[in-house]
Amino acid sequence: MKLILIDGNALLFRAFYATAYSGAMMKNRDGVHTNALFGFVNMMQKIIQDHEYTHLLVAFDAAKKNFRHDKYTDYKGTRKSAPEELVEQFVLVREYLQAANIHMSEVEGYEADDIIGTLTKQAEQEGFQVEIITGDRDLLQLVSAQTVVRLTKKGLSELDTYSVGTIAEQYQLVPQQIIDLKGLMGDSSDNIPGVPGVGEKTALKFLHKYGSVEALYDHLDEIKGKMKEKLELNKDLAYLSKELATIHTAVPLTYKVSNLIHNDYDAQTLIEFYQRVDFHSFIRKIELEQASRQAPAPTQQFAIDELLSGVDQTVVEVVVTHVPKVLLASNTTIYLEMPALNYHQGEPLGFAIVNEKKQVFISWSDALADTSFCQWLCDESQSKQTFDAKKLIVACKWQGIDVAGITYDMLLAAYVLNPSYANDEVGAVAAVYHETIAYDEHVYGKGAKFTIPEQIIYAQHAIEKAQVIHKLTQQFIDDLHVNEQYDLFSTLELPVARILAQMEYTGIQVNQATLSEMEVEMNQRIAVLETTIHTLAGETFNIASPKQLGVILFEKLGLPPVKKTKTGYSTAADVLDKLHGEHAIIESILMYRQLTKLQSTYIKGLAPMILPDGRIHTIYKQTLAQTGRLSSVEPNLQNIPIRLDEGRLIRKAFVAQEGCQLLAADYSQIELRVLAHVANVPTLVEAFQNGEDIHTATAQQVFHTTEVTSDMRRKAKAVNFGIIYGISDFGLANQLKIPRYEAKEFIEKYFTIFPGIKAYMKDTVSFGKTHGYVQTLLNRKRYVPELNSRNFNERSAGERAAMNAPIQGSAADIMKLAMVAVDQAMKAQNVQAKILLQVHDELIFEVPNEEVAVMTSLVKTAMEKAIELVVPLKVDADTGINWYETK
DNA sequence: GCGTTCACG
DNA sequence: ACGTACGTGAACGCC
Repeated sequence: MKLILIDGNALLFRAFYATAYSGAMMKNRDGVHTNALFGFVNMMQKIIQDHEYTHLLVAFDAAKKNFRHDKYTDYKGTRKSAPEELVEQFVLVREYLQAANIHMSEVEGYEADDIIGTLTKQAEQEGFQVEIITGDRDLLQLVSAQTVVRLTKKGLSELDTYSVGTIAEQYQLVPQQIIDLKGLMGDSSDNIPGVPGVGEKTALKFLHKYGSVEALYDHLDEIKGKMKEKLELNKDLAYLSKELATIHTAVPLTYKVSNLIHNDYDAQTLIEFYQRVDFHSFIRKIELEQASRQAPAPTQQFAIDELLSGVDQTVVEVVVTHVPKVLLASNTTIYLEMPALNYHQGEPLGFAIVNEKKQVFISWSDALADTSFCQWLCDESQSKQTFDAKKLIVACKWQGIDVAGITYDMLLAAYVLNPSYANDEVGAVAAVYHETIAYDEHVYGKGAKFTIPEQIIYAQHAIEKAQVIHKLTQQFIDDLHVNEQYDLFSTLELPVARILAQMEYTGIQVNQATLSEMEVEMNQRIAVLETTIHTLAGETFNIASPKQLGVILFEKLGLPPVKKTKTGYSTAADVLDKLHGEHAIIESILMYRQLTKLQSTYIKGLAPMILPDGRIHTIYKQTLAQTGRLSSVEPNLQNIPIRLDEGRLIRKAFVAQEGCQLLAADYSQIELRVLAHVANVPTLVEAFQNGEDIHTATAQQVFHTTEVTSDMRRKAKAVNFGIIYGISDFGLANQLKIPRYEAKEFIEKYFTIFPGIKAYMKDTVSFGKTHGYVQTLLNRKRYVPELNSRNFNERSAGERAAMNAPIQGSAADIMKLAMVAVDQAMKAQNVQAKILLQVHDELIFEVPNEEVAVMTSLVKTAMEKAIELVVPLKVDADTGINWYETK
């Protein structure tokens, strides 16, 4: 007989946080959140399927406070109260368990742990094997010869099993000593205090020597120094902590273990429940189960095949050395299995290729050797579906294969539907449509534990991913149409992905020697500053440590601390600026910061990113920014210094290849032009049409003068930016270093002069509140659930994001339109020039000398005509032999 | 792994 | 009474 005991609270919390998409959390049609319930049901099904058992119960904490609160008023004090989105799911989980005919229990005054403890002891006496499933390590104390504890891992679907043996191995303790361990080291998540200054290492040392908290205090005289003081001082706390950590095994229960026998569910009841919460995939599962119960599964045929061939069928079926003809057709799904994050010059493992008729995996080398497959890959007329087309295209380009004919990319589709859905993990995106498959992390592990398993494991994983991509294609496409976003997906994002693939593959040439020279000079200057700073401080310390620097500035030198962070004094640049006149050390620190930043991030950081072709190949993230912008990683080429002269010199290292020039073309004031357009502000529109300086024009209006001083322009510029960011008086005051009331007056003045902007901002926020999202000129949506938050800060942040997203996002749309237009024009003109980089409002090209004139005008025109607004778009273009010279 | 700082648009 | 400007990525210190 085997009893499974499940810690319902722990599992529900896990399920919630593992699947909580901040942007658009799973809800049923009544708007009730169901993500935690979904995860929970999934886990329960796994448990029921995979475990052999006879008895089953799920325990919950009672809603009210329990005896531990009486003992220690801060008990679980640090634990934030559960978010409302989770609280509303507690009720649903209980309803689910009832519908699924699973026993549950909660007892007033006790936690789930105590119920589990009590039942474990009783079951052990009656000769049961017991298995406890939880996320809480506290329960390890219940492990015995008859009882194991299975802890959820991060990924939720995997469990770690703890027996007496594994606890001995990991801690060299017996299970009962887990209580002593918690007593000494505490547990911050339950707010069990423990002895301050004693962590896991120290606690284990004591327990190995003395065995228990009590025995440790019996031998206190053997301990020396500070530790002895700490232990003496906190003796009561240690004993109390031990008591809090102890699970009670005598909870008064109204039922017996033998009552907990697990019975089958009633299909109709469970289906009705699933319908209420919109879990359609589970309904299908039940229907399948019911059907297979009536007609036993056809296992016979498989067994015979296996017997005849004498080998494992699945291996032969799945991994092939030539792609079957039936797959080399249109509407086939192809997935590149490549677990490395950086796909430049790396070796992928292979492809999973799937359609209705067949599903196979082929290794990378076999695939490259299969000529008919390679031809199919490059055949534009053979339409292909995939996930992350850009990665597929770039990885193949490095092998000289030009993949063509990709008509669908599940990653991009998810991003267009809702930027918060997109995730590099196929399983995470599929989960949006309630499909559950393994994550890469489960197959490969992560961090230091990353390993490539045997081929059959990852082959099946890749096929599983390809199958789910294939299966969901139509659903995603339907949803894109419903949202009127299919155009955005197919004529903008997908073409942009192809262009980005070419840009990433091309890379930009970087001169290693230039970087090396800068490094030498920089080292000398940093060394001098370091000496100066240490001399002024009167001691040596790590200037790069905000903690140590804080002590020097605000304690030793007695400077006034302006701002604090969560962890101590703030030493950020704006704080140091305020202390500028107070001490000579400040200037040196600011310069030191500036130079070490350049040295570590841009000089030493960039050099190793130069590949053997002498070029740096970034990777653009097309599905990350919530506004529609791109981002750039490994390295980030969108934040190469420009504002300060010192840093700007880095750009000299980015060069055009022999016989070429770099051409940089950037939009002038694109976000303000978008604002003038969408808010329809006559004065701003006019200013743009007349080619005026927009900040000066703003200042003329706001200060009601034609004589605009540079200070007036500076302030007008700050307000203009503030408007784009979703203005607040606090933010503007901070930016302009003026009092808050002044900032407030200033904003009010601005809104009186531009009532259209005020109205636009108000309308945008209220649209967001009613629809749940705001959108750009091209129907890109950003969901802003924070708009309805009851928390002021969250709501305010949501309002600012809602005001900003249509502006930043429309500008991003326009840039993407421009990229497609420029690419088309370049193809039409058959030029050799290449697009290299995109920096939000700027495109960088590498242009053969003889094409400079034609490219300059082609690019300017394509960008300026990318879209027609009520204001003209203006593009400034410049050329040079390196990036620094293009100004 | 998280927090702080700072680079860009 | 609350306490922020919008969107990103990388390096570093610290635990």
